[in-house]
Amino acid sequence: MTRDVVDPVTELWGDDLAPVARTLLTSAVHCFAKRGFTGTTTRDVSTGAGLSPAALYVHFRSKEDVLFEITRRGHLRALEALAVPGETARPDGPPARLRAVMSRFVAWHARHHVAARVCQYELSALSPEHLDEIVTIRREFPELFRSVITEGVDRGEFAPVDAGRVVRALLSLGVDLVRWYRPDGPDSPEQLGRFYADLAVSMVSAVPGPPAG
Amino acid sequence: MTRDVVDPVTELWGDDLAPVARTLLTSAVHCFAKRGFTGTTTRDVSTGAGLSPAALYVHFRSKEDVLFEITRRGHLRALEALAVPGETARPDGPPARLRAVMSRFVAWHARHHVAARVCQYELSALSPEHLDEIVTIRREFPELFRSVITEGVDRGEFAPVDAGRVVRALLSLGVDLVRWYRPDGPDSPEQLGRFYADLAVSMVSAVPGPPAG
DNA sequence: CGCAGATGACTAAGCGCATAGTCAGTGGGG
DNA sequence: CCCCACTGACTATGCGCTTAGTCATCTGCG
Repeated sequence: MTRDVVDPVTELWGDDLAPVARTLLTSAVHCFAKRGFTGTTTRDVSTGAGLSPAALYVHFRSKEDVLFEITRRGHLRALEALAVPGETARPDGPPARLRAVMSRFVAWHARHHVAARVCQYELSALSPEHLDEIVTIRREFPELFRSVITEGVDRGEFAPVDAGRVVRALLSLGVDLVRWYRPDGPDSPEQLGRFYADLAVSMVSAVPGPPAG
Repeated sequence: MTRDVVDPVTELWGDDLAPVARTLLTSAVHCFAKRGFTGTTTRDVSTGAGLSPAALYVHFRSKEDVLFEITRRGHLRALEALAVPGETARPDGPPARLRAVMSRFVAWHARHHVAARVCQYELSALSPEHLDEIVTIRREFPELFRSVITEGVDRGEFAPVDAGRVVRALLSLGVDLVRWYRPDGPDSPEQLGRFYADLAVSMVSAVPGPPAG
């Protein structure tokens, strides 16, 4: 259980990218996360990767293209983390599935909080076409949560909650931690995932006590 | 129940500011919310207020000073919204107080989602001294939630939850909605406040079912 | 009341600088 | 010896902020 010594950002890139391109993307993630897209210069990104300012344009068409590659690959990786292979059979019921999805969603965002910050907060800097492509990927996340919630409600295992609003709340919890999560804090990504999975279950359970005011 | 026709941003400024200064701040809020602090030019702010580029420097020392005034006044207004006058007596128990605090926190962030976006996402653009001042104000929010939660736990009216983690989750729910809330959506700020107050209560209630995995 | 002088909000113009992106050239591995 | 990833030097543009100056409105004195 030693704390990580490798940069989680480097785990996001695949073999299809040249090593130098991966270094540039990693540098860009850290720059964009710290100063934002518009607050980052192309020199920051290049020199952060140990290269000259012009080297960025060998591998990417523009600064915006760098952001697009980061957000595209980041979103796809996050989706992969939710749809773990060998789980297509859905052996468990809605409560277990809700726990699994929520804890994975939260743990991924905690582990990759730096890259996720870029993926969540810098979307408005994308070109309309690129933004469209990202939004299409993003639609999968509420869809996945919604299917779990509605199944649980339909089978009577969850209280008759408003699925749309609960899904938004669950996504909010996972997304917002990229704003405050720090790896040197008290919780590991997995611990935080388990805690938020508990919260998710309590949110779809019948509440004792007085009716809603 | 007609939808608002006035800009909620204009409600944030007091009489201590010259009318033109208020117009500039309002313009700046919209610019910063849309393009971020670094993505906004001083010209955007001034011309958005119907003034020449230099007019900004008649009322503010710098672009960063504009951001500071926005965040300072925004945070103070949000605090006011939680500590409503005439409630110092605390007549009700922890569940009612939790409902009241959470619903007000959420409703304020929904109504002022544009200004709140600036207050939440642009803090890193502040100077260290200004940031310090804002952070001092910000500490009040978790403090207020924490007192409600611990009182409820101590009196046995809430389940024995981890107050620190629950408080963070509650704040996350309120803060993150500034990222996605739109006034033309299905929920009014008050409706959303009531829904999230229900969620808050369910989060501090004992959960039936299997133990945490 | 009248009017010169002071006041201060606002503007036109622009300075110095940093930015994103370009391109001819270089040098080291295959 | 060629190729191409990479560099140094460059350009056009746009930035935050300053400066010098305009003008409507006050202030006080005769």
